[in-house]
Amino acid sequence: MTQRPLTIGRLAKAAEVNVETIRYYQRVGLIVEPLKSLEGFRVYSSEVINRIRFIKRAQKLGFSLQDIAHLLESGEGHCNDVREQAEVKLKQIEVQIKDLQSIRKTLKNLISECNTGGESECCPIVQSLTENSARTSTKKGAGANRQDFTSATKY
Amino acid sequence: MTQRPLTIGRLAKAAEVNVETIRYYQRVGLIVEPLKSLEGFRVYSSEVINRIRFIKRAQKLGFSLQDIAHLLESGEGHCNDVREQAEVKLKQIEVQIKDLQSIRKTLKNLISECNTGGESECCPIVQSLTENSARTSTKKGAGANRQDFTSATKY
DNA sequence: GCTTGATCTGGAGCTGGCTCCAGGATGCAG
DNA sequence: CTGCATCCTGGAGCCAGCTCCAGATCAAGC
Repeated sequence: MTQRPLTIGRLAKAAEVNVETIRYYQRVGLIVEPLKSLEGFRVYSSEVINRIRFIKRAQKLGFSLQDIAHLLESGEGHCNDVREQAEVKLKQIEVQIKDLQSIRKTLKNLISECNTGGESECCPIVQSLTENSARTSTKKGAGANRQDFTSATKY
Repeated sequence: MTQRPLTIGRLAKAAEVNVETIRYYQRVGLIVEPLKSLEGFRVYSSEVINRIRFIKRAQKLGFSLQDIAHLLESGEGHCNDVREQAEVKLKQIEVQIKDLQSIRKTLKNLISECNTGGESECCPIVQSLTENSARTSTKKGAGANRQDFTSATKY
């Protein structure tokens, strides 16, 4: 059976991405542009399928396309480089988790205040957001996570 | 002491944001454009300072500007609406935390495989990202196949 | 009076990761 | 042969949330 040439459309289907995504990856250098057929169509090696899948999986782990470009470079070099990048990413993820946990705590406190606040016309959430010093809780020990909390935001 | 009019620059300082941010908030309707002085300068009410701080604090809790527009509307209405929005956001945050925790787990496993993998030329992280079925955790099978490795990194 | 700095309008540019479009050439099925 | 799908190039648009710019006007300090 003669295989049909792996054109961009078929590649896209095989790798489960949009054709435009492939073109985009070419533009930014994540995929090398292949030779063209006589008719001017790009014909891909089937290994590109794996490369695209690699990219997509790495994205799911929180790597940016730039990160991934480095990963792919390192992949040709030594394991240590890759592991190092993974460790950096792991640390970033852990910071994100902490920030979000702190946000969650604040939101929970605000919501519970709201529930217990009776029928006051003055919403404790709105109040808290308006006040000069943001409180994270009315229960004691609220100040502890204030720093993590601010680190969640980029001005 | 006669107060100088609260122009956009002084407002920006007071609220600790960029002048352009205020203009932007006006453009998208988060801040109502105030009347202008005879010279054509906008003069703000000091309450706008609180409004901007509100916005900034809500952003730190993960609300988008659109969310915040709703919050500000609701704030003028009833507490229940605000609490509901906070609860929705809380759920979103919790999903994000779970996702990140799962990513963290995967990364940790990959890194530890890498550490125990000895001096294999074949990086288990790269392999794992290349394989057809993404594994999220496993200790065995970190050895095999050089083909996947090259197929992701070559093209 | 001159200089510096703040303000105005409006529009463009930035980041990341796509996604879409126009207009033309080609491949394939009926 | 016709018609539609697919391909090409190149450039624009989209999201959010700003940020910056040009060129004009105006205010405040020395």
